[in-house]
Amino acid sequence: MFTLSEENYLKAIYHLEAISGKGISTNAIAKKLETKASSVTDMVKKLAEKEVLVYKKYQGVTLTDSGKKTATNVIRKHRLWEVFLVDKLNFSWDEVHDVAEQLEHIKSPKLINQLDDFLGFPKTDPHGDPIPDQEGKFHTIEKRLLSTLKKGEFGVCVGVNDSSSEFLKYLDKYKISLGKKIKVISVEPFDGSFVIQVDKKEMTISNKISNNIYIQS
Amino acid sequence: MFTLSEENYLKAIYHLEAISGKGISTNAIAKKLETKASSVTDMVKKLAEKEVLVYKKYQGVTLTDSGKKTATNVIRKHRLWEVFLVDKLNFSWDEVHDVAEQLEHIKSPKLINQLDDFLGFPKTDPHGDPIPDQEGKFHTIEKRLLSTLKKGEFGVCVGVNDSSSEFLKYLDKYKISLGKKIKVISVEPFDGSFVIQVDKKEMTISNKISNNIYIQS
DNA sequence: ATAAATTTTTAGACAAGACTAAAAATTTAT
DNA sequence: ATAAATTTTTAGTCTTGTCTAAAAATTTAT
Repeated sequence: MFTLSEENYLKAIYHLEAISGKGISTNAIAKKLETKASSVTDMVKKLAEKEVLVYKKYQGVTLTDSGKKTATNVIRKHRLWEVFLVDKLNFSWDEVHDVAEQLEHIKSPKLINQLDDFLGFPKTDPHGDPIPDQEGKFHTIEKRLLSTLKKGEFGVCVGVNDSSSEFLKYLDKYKISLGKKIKVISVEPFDGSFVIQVDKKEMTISNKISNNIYIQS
Repeated sequence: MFTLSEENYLKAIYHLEAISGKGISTNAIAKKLETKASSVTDMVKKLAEKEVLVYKKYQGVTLTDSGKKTATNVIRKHRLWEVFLVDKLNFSWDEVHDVAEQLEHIKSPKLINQLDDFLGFPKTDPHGDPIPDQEGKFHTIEKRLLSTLKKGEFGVCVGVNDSSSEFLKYLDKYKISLGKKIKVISVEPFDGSFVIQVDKKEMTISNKISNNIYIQS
């Protein structure tokens, strides 16, 4: 069994591996967890003892299969709780993160499976991120960034890349939410901004915004 | 804000005060929390600093209003989660305690109020214990042992402490069942036995019996 | 290739919360 | 009232997870 801290380390390393692929540096982990590299070294040694990751001095860490399974299990819990908060308790999608961050550490296999059932076995969380199954397998979705669309193409919003509350509030303000159909009217070559159509209304979004919205065609 | 440990101490002391009334000894707390009296002394000093309880060496502790409020808030959360587990996730009433013990420490005022709403503002948990409001007020009277009643007082039988078949047969024999009104006619100081009135008939019960019947006034 | 800058690890310390063993205070028994 | 038993506190230690400061290894720049 893992402590709250250990679970957070495993989750952070899992997310970092998903991006960079290579061995994850103690510094990268420290930044992600807002702690110090020296603390990371200590924890990483402990986790290596437990065989959830491989650690070689000065060369970063890599999760073992056992470590990945533990990490995806925490992610599964986090995302299921997010669905619960939004679907059942009327939280908005920018309010759920901190609470889910606590709930993901509750230990009870029965609880999480019953919750999954109660929620109707959702495939994605309120941000469009996929929910892994008990084995840690992701039902992969071919989502793309809105910015990859060309003039005249369209897609359905299925998630976001940045889940900061500022960004989510921006989306709320402009009524862009999961399931909304987004059509690209034109792309400005100079700054990469997009003119898009949502709910029959046209609006302009910056390149940065288009790089943080996932769509599926 | 309180740590998980601090919350557990406050909750334990609250429950002990509800029974004994007087200042609670470190030993009693230690037994309840399955820890050592020396650990309790340490924690109690810390909690006294935070002004949630009053502590005088060798004389036990008493919760302040602030301490009581914190304790009842944890109890509120515990009982609401129990209702959730039984009503929504199909747990049976004897499976919920350990999970609720974890969930009660989740910090989010919004979460607990939305949950209360979602559950339809239940008044009691699956064991029949009352759920306090945000202010820590109990709207129903908490169940007490019959032995806590004084001469002339009365209550309605709402449960048992011992559910052995011997005890339940005893109750059957003397026609004491859930919902029966029990009035205390007198208490014998020598052995703590009670003369009670049930269905207009008087009878004598031992102290042991009176310690295993729950009543509510 | 060597110096400078950066990253990572080690060493030592600290806070929270618990424990053991022993001392001090209190209660019970003779 | 004094001794014995019990309860409570103190003192010192341990573990977990963190930190700072300094040393060691690695990478970058001249």
